[in-house]
Amino acid sequence: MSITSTAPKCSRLLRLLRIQNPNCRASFIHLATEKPSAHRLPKALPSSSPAPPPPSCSPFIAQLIEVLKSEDNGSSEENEKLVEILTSLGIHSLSSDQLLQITRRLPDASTALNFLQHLRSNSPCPDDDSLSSVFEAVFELASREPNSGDKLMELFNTSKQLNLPLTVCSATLLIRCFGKGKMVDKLMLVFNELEPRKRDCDVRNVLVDELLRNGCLDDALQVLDEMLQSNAQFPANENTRRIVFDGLFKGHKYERRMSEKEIVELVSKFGAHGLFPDSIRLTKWITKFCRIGECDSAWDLLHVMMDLDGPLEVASFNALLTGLEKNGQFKKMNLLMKEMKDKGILPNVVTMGISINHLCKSRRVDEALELFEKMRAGEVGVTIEPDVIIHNTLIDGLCKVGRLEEGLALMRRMKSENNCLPSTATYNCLIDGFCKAGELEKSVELFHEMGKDGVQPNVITVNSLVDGMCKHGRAGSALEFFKEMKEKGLEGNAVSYTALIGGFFAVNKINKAMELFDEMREKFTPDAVVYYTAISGLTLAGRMDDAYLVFSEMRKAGFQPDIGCYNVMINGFCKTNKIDKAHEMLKEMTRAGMKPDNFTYNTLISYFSKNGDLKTAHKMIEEACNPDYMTLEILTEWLPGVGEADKLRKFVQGYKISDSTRSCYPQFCGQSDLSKYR
DNA sequence: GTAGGGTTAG
Repeated sequence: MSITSTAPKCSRLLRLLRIQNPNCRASFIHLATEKPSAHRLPKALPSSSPAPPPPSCSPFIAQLIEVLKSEDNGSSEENEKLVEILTSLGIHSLSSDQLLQITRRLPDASTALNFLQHLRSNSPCPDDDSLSSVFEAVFELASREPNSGDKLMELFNTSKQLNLPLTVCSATLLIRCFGKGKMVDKLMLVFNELEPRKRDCDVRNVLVDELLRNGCLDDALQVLDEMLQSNAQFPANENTRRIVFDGLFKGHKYERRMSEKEIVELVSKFGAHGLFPDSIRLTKWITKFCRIGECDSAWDLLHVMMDLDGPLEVASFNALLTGLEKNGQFKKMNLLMKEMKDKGILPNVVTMGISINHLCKSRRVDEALELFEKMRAGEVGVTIEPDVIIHNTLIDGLCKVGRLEEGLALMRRMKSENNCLPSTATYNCLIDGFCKAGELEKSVELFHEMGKDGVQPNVITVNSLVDGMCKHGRAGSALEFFKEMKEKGLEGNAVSYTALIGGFFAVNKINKAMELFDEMREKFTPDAVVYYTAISGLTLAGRMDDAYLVFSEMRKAGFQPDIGCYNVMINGFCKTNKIDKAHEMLKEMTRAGMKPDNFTYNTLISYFSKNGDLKTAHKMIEEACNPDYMTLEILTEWLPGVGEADKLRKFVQGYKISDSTRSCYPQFCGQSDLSKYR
């Protein structure tokens, strides 16, 4: 697009003069009285949209368009004539806003640019402000044309060459368009080109918005930093708040991750200007922070809000309480509860749910029950009716500590009070509780009761019952029940199969277990637990070749065996005197970055001791740094020569296997008999 | 599209 010397061909000028009539002036007045926008918004449109037809043209505009459109390289004489006409029309006395309005009505950017050229190449030339306004309309028109990005860039350079300062609207439009067109490196360029006094809040907001959308976090933060200073000339406003807090949560892909600390810092700076994230945004942040283990930042965030008296609702506190509970920060939970109270924020049913759940999971069921009664009686600052979740939490808590009858009674109370009926989960808690206690009949009874109540069982109901039967030696009944449910349309899942497979292994029906394992593989993608169940079942049955096959398959399926799995294999190979294979496993697990633990060493120590290879056994003992109860028992049993047996026994009495060790090898730990090692 | 407890199974 050239701006040089395109003087109009004036073949039609005479016609223009001829058709000119006094109404033209009136049209001008009409134009000029169009509502002058105190705050004009650029009307950038996607370049794909067709140029809108010019608004109902006044005769003057129609004529102007005609002249400008029909031009090509004409003589300067013709040009002068046009200028003469423009002058006679009073165009040089128009305000910049009026010029803008006129230019907007031209059909395209190129025509408008020619208009601009005419205006500036003749005297008297409108002042820079007026020309800038005309250029603003040129930008607007270009933004609606195809390939607007490149065109705008070209026009931007042109305006620089002409030394025409950008208007705020031009800059805003350019920033928007370059942002949409992903011309990231142009955003700051435009902003910096704008005179400092014109870099107002609105243009900054658009800039920040586009920078964030385009991932330029650091540039955005730098612009924001200026707006958030206490003496900022153009301080952040409500729009800035919305753009930034929405933008940051949408998770545009930034050039780098914004740390939680930075977010807290930003919220704090906004807060100093009385601008805060809304309660929902805040709560989402707190939840997110807690989920990624950034509880401390979540805490800081909420406290920044509290310190600056930002708007706060109970949900944000609930989110943080949940995070603290999951991270075991119970003291902070209490502190936060107290702060809530001081701030006058009342707990709701969710807050109570968190507290009751916490107490139940800590097995402090009596305190949970006490709180339950308190909330109903309005002794927590407000009366709160417990909902089904709170009931379920309590019932589960009671069942988990073996207070099955009390759990059952609470369920009966729900039914009789009739305002909060038992759900599937309610029955599931009870059924699982009775199953684990071996009261299978009671569980089945409850299962029928839920049917009568019209409460639908789900896969968890089925799995609790199947698992209960399997764990109590009734794998056959479990399978029957499982099939029956399937016929009724309640399909099991991999968990059901895991229970059944384990159940059949436990009653030594190895083939049936493996048959189910194969059946399961056809329907579901096996997970690590079901592989582990099959591996340990086959190992206990002494079928190490099969166990190794499943072990290999598990690895092929992409599961990295954990140390427990390796230990089972090593143990199985030792038991079947395949020490080479055991060594192979040991090497492999070390290669995979796992250190042999007590269980591994105990297995090996036991093997070598039993086989009279005391030298290797010694080596193992030295390598194992933390002898535990089991190590000492093995030593006592097999190596009386290592130390004095009595001394050892005394030492042993002070030992307990840690919970974590126990949970790693449920089928081997928690018992002190050595049979498993032999 | 409106957060926050959450319940239960290997």
